[in-house]
Amino acid sequence: MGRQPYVCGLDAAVDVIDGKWKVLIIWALNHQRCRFGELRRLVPGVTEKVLTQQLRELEADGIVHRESYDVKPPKVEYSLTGLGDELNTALGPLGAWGKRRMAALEDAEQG
Amino acid sequence: MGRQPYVCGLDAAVDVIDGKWKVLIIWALNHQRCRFGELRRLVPGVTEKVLTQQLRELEADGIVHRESYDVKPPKVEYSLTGLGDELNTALGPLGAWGKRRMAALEDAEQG
DNA sequence: GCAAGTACGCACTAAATAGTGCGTACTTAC
DNA sequence: GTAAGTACGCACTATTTAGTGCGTACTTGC
Repeated sequence: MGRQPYVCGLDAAVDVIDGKWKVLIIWALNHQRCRFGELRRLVPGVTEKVLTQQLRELEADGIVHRESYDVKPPKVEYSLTGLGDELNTALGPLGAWGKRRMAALEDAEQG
Repeated sequence: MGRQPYVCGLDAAVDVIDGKWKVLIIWALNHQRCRFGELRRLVPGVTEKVLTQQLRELEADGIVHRESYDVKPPKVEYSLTGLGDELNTALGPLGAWGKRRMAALEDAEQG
């Protein structure tokens, strides 16, 4: 959001990812389409305001899709778009690297 | 830096990447080892203070190596560590995704 | 001897981002 | 009828992060 022009592709990708909870949101949505409340439970620690905010930004960037059903207790479902899926795939290796780092940190702590 | 405990690997990775200029720094160091001044020129827009800061954090996270030579006009060289190299590789797909996004954005602008 | 380059540090300010607390209109469960 | 859940919005504050401006100790080039 708004850091254009980008110096390189990484720059453009990080811009979309940027936000304290966005990768967690994307990760959660990879497994299943979710309602707002579910998402809040899947991303421990977010406040409702910030979750809404980040979802709006991800929506504007074409990463998530928002489907609103006009029923009496409101119902909204969030899911990844095609672009979002691709992003998730591109994040795979990064996640694997992070896992190795986590393991290394734990070893260092206990060792 | 400091957001532990992590929910998943992605979380742990993003923590290291997080900072307005870090991916650009890592990207610059991928091509060559650099002196402080070179890095400043390669990362257009950073101030010296912030560049120093982010380099220190990347160093603490084991991503970059700092080699200081004790000569009269000071000389310091920064390079990626093995971990840093791996991170860079893991960032490859993300960069590719971002490039596609950049292209799409340009098309939309001109189209 | 004066400016510029070397690689920063420090005190302070500005900007960006996230969090708090409360309100909505309605429904189901107890 | 009271609490809890649905999916937010709004005004405000706090926290985090980045930027500004200046100083250092020394050397080379003009």
